[in-house]
Amino acid sequence: MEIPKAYSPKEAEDKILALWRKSDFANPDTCVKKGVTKEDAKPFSIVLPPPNVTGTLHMGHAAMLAIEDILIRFHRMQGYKTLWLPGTDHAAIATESKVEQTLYKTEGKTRHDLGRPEFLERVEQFAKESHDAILHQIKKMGASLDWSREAYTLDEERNLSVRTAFKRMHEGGLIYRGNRIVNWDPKMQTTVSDDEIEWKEEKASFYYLQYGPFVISTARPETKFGDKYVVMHPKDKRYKQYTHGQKIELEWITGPVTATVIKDEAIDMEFGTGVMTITPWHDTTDFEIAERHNLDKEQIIDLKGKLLPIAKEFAGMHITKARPLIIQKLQEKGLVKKIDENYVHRIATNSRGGGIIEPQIMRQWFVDVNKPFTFPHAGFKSVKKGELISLKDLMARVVKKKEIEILPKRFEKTYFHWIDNLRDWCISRQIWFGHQIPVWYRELKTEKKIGFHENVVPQVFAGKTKTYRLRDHEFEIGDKVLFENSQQREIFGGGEITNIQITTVEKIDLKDPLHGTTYKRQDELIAAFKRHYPERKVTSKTEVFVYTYRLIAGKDGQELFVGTETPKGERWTQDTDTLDTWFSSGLWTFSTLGWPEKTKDLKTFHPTSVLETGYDILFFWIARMILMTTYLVGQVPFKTVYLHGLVRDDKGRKMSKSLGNIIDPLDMITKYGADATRLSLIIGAAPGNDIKISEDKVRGYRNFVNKVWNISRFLAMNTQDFTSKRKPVLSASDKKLLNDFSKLTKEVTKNIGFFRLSQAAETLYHYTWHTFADKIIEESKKLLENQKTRASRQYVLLTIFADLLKLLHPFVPFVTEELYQQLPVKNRKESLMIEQWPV
RNA sequence: GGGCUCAUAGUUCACUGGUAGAACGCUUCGUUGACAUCGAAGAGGCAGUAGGUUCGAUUCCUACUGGGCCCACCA
Repeated sequence: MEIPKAYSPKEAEDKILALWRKSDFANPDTCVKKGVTKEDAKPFSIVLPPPNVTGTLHMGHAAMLAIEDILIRFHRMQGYKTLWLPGTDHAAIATESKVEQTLYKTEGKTRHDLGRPEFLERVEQFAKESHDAILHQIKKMGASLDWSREAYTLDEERNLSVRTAFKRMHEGGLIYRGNRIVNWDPKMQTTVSDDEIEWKEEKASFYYLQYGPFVISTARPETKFGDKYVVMHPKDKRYKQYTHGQKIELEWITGPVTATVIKDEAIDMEFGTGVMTITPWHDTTDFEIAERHNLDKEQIIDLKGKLLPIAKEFAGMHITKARPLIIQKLQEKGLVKKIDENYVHRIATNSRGGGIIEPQIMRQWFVDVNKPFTFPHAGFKSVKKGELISLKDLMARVVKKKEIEILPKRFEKTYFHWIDNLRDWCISRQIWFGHQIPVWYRELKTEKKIGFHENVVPQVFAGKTKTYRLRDHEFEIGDKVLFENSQQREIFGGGEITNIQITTVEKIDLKDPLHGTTYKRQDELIAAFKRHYPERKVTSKTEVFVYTYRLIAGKDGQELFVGTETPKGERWTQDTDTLDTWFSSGLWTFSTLGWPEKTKDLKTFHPTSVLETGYDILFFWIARMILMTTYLVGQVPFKTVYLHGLVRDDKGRKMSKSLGNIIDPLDMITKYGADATRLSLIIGAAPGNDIKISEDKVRGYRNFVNKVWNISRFLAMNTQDFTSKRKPVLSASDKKLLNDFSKLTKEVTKNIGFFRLSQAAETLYHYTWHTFADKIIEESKKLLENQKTRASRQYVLLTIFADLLKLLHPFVPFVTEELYQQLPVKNRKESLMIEQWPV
């Protein structure tokens, strides 16, 4: 048979893809069934970071697919029970935003014009088409994923996982509904998480305003209407004549106000005049100051960005329009002291295609990351069952104790730093596309009390009187106490508690939630308590009470139900909000394996072996997976995190439409083949470092692939007469070649094992081209002419090449498979991908 | 403001406590039977600057300079 002079990836790749699809060795069950993998083989599993259904495959995806496929093929060939599980992400806010934009452009309609059901239908339609396109692209890369297990964050099974997760975290008191300051996007009309905010710098005017005896400064005068607190640092000598709580009458934007002096250490004395007024409703720092001092909070701007009646004559105006008018008025009143025109203002924008963020205090659902809870799972290395720990500490601990290894190591620092700054995670969104929050409400018709939520929380009260104080509230044992929502949260760490029953320790089971131990005596409990709350003063006279609290009804006289299915009974309506897309992504390693069912897959493949992704989603995704998985499953989601860099153009710039420097992986595959595309993303890429890529680079590796092809061609032409029946007597130099190759094998194996894929690929590249082709084959030309040395040399060439194909296979699966199928080896298997890795 | 990271050949990047490596590019020559998607030979680096540790530093440490990235509530 005539072998073409050059390798043609186009023809070969489709043929090989068909072969792989048919043989189905990406499915570990098939491998076991066909005797490729032992039933009790060690598992090796990776879940594919699910690409967004909105997108098309870009070079970043291609790099991810190449890296993971190498790891997967390598382990499969080594005999592991190997699973690489594919799926896609609905990417709630990004997808919805995209569809909304298209809808507006083509039909001039908003989602509200269509209504929820019809709008969602459109989104699903779009997602479906996009999904098919991206799947096609993934397959083209040669990714040996097990498509029989494909998952989608929004399919029925994942939906159940999400609802179950929500329910369990709520039961555990780690999900609560509360009024807190959140990032509100007035354009998309939804909240946005802290991590999805993109800060942009903008030149703005900076105003110095006379506020009674003080000069305050602001870039946002439109928020200043409600300012009735003036804050300064307690140690600021310039203002020592003012005392905390002092009232000052002054003239302000729309008339006289009474200002109250507040001393707080959050103030930077160096900045401006060292005095500021606060707007707790629309600024995070201000909110926290107000919380500390129990100050009033007042909304100034509505959810559409318009001023509320508090702004008097400016009410109803959009803030951007009102700003110059407010300044004009202040100028007329002589309250503007100075305007700095060169101020650089940092504005928060919604990175998922939304508008400028306006902080608002809103009632939303949150994950409580600080509340200590009793760890419910046994068999976990770094946390004991019954141990009291917060989600935040849990996340830090599993990495600190090396249950999860992050590569490259430097990202561990970044990870810890992020955790230190972590606040409660707002998980509710007001968009429509996503998992609707599994909470149902209904009005209470009677005062019927419904048990909903029980928990046990230890609390220390000093003193012996029968009345106890909690914050500003007094109550006695057995009292039913109604708390303001924002206050009780700190004490109980979540939930919507309207009714509290206090019981002394003697009256209930003395189960110490600190350690899950039951204490018979109060002093034992106190001792345990002291260990966990060293900052609280506990003396021998302190009484420790454990009280139970029970939610009788939701706050607004509503009954509330949290569960995986619509509750029985009438008049229930489901919460209209949807969950942050990362909530479902956080479950990905186990929701894809069938959780909450106790499936065989879950048992076999979880924790997964490696999580491989770009470092840009360390916080969004990896951190959240660790949070959700440790709590819900009691396992780490993965043992190793391998982070690759971002793919950039040859000048190191991000690829973007506006720069016109996007290299489409599919184009590269069409032009140079998938193998070359893969290699170009592997070689020269150190873990965690950005990868620069250019068409030239891909072209270079196409040449390499062709080189491999021609080596095989040479062998085919020169070994036709070789009979593999008997091993010939080998010359010393031939033995040495085999020995050298064995060293190479060890080196490559070691490097892949340590995730040094670039190193492994380079070594192979170099050996294949400059040793095997340039040296060994060149010298073989003579040896093959000599009948004395011919057989030995043929044997050596074929033996090395057969194994070389195996070593190369994870990196360049197509050409190696194609050549393997042509190779005259004995016992050829159905596919190279199930050949045994050389040792 | 805090943190991380990079600086090595024209370019992109590795390895390494012992007087520097690869790929691409470049130069010259060669090659019509494995491959021009090729081969051989070659040019090209005071390893950002200044110190320190060391018998010895490109490698370890410190400072500086200049890039890049991430985080942060300076109103």
